[in-house]
Amino acid sequence: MKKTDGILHHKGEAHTADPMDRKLLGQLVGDATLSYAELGQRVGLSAPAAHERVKRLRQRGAIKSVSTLIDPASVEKSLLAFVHVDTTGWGKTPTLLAISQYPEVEEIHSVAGDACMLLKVRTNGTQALEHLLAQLYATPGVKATRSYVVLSTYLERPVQAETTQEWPVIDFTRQQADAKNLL
Amino acid sequence: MKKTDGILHHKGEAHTADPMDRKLLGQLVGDATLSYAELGQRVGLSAPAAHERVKRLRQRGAIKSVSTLIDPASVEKSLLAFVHVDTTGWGKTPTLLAISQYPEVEEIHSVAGDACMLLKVRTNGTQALEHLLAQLYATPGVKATRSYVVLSTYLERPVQAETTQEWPVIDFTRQQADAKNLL
DNA sequence: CTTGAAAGTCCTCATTT
DNA sequence: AAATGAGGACTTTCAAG
Repeated sequence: MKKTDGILHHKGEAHTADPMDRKLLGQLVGDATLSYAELGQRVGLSAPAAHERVKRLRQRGAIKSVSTLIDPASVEKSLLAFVHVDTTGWGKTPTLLAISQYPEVEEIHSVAGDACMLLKVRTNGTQALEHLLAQLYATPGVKATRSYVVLSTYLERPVQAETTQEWPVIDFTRQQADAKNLL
Repeated sequence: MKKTDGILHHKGEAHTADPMDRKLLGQLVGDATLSYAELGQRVGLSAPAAHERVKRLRQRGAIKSVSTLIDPASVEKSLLAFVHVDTTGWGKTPTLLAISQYPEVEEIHSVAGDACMLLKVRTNGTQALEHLLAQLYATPGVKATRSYVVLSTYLERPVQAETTQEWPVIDFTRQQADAKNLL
């Protein structure tokens, strides 16, 4: 091993992708069917080089899976809802996690705020949602739920590789000046 | 054009996938890198037959895209949050939709309930979230926001092809009987 | 990391049931 | 609508610079 050739010299810390890796990930998130030839061309790399980097990204776990994104309507899941779940005690309840068995449940998070758990569920109509809620209420420790039914979705996409680098710098000095002027 | 080769002969109605299509979609959601040979084998079809059906699923729009799912940590998006946005008037505000420009914003829905809009955002830390919220507040018509910061994620997956067929039948008769016994 | 080439696999077509 | 079999295109992957 002559040079530092870049695999886990950083003692177990979570690897963050370098700029070239991000370009690769960005392309692959947009279209995972790209050949390594075209992928490499888009980011300015040869096919073997692109392949090598992608292979490493897979090994590191940066690439979790390659999935087909389907239209919910085609599988009769017209109703999308976010469900806030209040639990007694601490929501570590493994019983609650059992609802991940239902393919209608897409996300389960524990959140800070006035809800303990947050679920994203997609069902075939309101009746199926009701049954899901019934399951929740039947779960020990579930105190209450609040459902937010989605009327229309304007954007829904997987985790993007891009990051906003330069957030607008808020000029507090100026704002304070403005505030003084308002007094 | 000899035969009906399958583009929109069904007058615009929303196609729902038949059982075989659902099996195909189920496999492809789990792993989009399957060859048609293996895909067909898993669902009990030959490779060309599988290909034919998948091609039709693409044409119908049942398959929206094939995407690489990446680990948020690898691209420095450690913070996940759901943001409820209250808007004055009706939240049709195209101005609000402009925030879809930020790759940190993954979902935008209009919802029923006490929030008008619901956002799913994934940022690099709290400061980036703050900047995003600042953008929201700078948007005309945005009255208030409530953020639910995710502490840990137990489940997060794309739209599943499977549907729970037989929801537990709630025996209200029995429950009413039980209720009477409790009186 | 790039170029070039070989090996392997997959897609796709036509034919048949 | 689906299965079989063969042709051809493509990709992956190795080697060398």
